[in-house]
Amino acid sequence: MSDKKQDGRIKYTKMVLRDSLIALMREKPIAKVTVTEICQGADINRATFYAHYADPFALLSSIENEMMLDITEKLGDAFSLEDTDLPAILARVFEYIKENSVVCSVLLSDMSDTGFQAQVVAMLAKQFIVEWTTIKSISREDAEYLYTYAAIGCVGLIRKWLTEGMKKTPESMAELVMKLSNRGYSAF
Amino acid sequence: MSDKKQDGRIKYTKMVLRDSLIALMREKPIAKVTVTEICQGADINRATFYAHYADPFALLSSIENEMMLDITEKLGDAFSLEDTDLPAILARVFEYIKENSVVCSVLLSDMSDTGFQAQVVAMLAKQFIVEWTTIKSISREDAEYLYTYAAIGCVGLIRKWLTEGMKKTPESMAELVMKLSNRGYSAF
DNA sequence: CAATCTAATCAACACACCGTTGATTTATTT
DNA sequence: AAATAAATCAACGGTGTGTTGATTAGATTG
Repeated sequence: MSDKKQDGRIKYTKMVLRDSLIALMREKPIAKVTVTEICQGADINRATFYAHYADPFALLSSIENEMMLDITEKLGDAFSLEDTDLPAILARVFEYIKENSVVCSVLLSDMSDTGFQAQVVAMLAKQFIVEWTTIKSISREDAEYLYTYAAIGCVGLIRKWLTEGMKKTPESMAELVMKLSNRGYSAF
Repeated sequence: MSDKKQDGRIKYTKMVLRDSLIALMREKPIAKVTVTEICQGADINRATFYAHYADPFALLSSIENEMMLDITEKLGDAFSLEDTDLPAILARVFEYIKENSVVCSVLLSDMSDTGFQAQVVAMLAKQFIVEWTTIKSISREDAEYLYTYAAIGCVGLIRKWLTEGMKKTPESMAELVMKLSNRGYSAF
């Protein structure tokens, strides 16, 4: 049981480093954030940073991966329901993002890299594939473009939603995505 | 007339710096590219670089802006046609990107920042707005999400198209975008 | 052509951040 | 209380930065 519960000191160190980086990335892009800065903000020795991460990008990656783990974990319930209800899943995703809006805003902003965005797209694409299953009249090639279009468009809406202060409810956003992906412009 | 025709030396310098950066960005993200590297690849003195650009990001920005100027210029014809034919415009955009696929691949890849992508999205969104004009039954808020979704999804398809070696023709890509944006999944 | 700009080169500078090391202090576990 | 593991600290050589002033090479004009 020695590795299951990480040393409290490690947890603390990782937490403050994480918070410090997120705070910095509200002001400047990851590319211009230095290890020195992160450590100053976290009040952590620079050598300690290197004991855990190779560089700021590695720290960012670990934040992204943690979020993805967390979100797929919390979506596990939705998945296990035999009727995989795409609108419901989307609403859950939007809810999760709203609950973690500070971090998600940063991870999906221009200050970040494309890692988190790509992961969310991949996750959503899977859901669209499940929902739409294969149709005869569509080639595999077209199908891939179809999933891609829907998933990327969806993440685009998430970004717009976040930057505008999440005025619409998660449910109405999920509904909007369903309308757009299913029927596009003709839905209006 | 002294500033209209730039000194040939300046043109040369900017060209080789540009080419060097693009070459480097096929291997590594802009964030990890150094001024020193760019200058080595271009066989240009480092001081000369700083005479023109503040840092590699500034150089990248100028490349992005040049491309956008060029593309909107060449699309000028399509715009001036009174009947703004969205499928035709899209096909022109796809054609342009194919002609400049090396640079566009880089500017739209994960190695780049989001600047070029954002500019293309903005340009396309405008076109969708022109095409769709205002409908009564849709709120201004929903309309913005609609344009955003279509434009971002479109750029997503461009990226996928590029990474897969542009097997489909520009025309068929334009058609695909029209189908997806107008009728979504139900178009298939 | 010669004189005059103007751009590019070169060497050198102080500076900041990097990534690592070895020794020390502090916290956690047994 | 002893053993283990993490964080701290100071210091290191190394690399890239951004700027400067002097020099060389190219472009432009009379």
